Amino acid sequence: MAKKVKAELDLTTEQKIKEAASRVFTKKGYGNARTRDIAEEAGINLALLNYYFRSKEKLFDIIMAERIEKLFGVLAPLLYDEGTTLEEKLQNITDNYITMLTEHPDLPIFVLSEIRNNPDKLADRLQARKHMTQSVFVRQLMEKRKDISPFHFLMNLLGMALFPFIAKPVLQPIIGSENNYNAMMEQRRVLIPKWIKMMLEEV
Amino acid sequence: MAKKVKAELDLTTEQKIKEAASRVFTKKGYGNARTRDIAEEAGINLALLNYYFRSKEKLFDIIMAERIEKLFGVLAPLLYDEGTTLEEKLQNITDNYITMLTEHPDLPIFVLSEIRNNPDKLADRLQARKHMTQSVFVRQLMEKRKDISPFHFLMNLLGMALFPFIAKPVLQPIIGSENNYNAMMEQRRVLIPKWIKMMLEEV
DNA sequence: AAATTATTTAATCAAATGATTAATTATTTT
DNA sequence: AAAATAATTAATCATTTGATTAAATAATTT
Repeated sequence: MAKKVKAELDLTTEQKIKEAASRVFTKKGYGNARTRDIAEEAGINLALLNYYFRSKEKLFDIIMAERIEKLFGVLAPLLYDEGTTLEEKLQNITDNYITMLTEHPDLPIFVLSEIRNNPDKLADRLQARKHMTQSVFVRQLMEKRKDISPFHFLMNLLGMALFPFIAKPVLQPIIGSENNYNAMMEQRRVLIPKWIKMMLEEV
Repeated sequence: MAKKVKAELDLTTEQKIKEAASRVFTKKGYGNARTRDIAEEAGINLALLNYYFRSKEKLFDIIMAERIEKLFGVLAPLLYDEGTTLEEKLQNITDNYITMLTEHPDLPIFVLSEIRNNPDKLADRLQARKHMTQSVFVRQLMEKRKDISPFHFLMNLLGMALFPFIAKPVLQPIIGSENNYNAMMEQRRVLIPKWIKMMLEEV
């Protein structure tokens, strides 16, 4: 294997293809993405894509694994932290989730629509079962509020954080500039943990 | 135009194609749907699809308009009802939204991912601007809680109602049977309006 | 430097796919 | 019933698209 000696800043061909594939797949989805789009985006010959990754599907599988890791990788450790209180976790999870979504706003719709196309293949990868049944966070939720399933609060937290991002193409033009929208997300960083705390109090 | 005289229960060919197209497009998305899939699903010859609708894209546009109407048609009138209080609206909106989503669980991801593929063409259709700026509901939210943008509460309501449905492929296997999942949604019908009410109270 | 191996390209293939055509059957109008 | 119009079908076309091939170039090893 003859690894090219490239200038530090240059990416290897393999990396260029992966990054182009990540952009194109995320933006258009598997079915709407053309291998020619990816090759052009990467600035390489189409045949190279197959030379390095054998097929569109194999390339996609690699990209998808990385994107899912991006979507949940930051979150998972927070859920299992024994050293933080429930309140701290609410703040940390909200914070990290909104940060990640701000950096990768098109990730949720991409992952969700690919799961729709291939539930069996992808749904497992998220390890949602483990997080739901074994995480410290869920345990703490149950201790705090015994009469309501912790799933509800988890859904609320994720739903409130996620919604503005998946609805962004619809809402952004109404709310105004990109900056305006981001300002609203900054408010939600503070508000969402407060709201969840309110829900957790007995009535 | 010679409309066929069919038995009452039979659908016209045009209707059969539309219903098949609705199923196939919603399940797979525009890019992954094949006109042959639609023809087979409708039990008709492929050429008939073009005979009635000229092209895949024109057929899609018709289906999409109907699906968007389904997604927001029930909601819009509730937002403008002068005869209900804010509390009643919270209950009505949640109730109707969850009912609609239960009947059409794959609708949100379909609409959102098509908007991603074609924001300019689709985002306007939802008339979100009008609902956000002129609805009685938003006005009532502003009167109740002057220090927080009504957008936040709208996002929270929709996010909390929507999330369980878009995450269903991931969460359903964990929570258990379809019945279990539906039971949880029934709980949320009652809980979500309560939670929003709590958020609306001054701290 | 020669030989070997790795990388890259242009050209091409084969299958999939949206769309059309020309002929056939069914329905409606005259 | 004959003529005209509408609906339906099988066959086919033209493009698109994922993938391959054979040849050329670049890098590495001997």
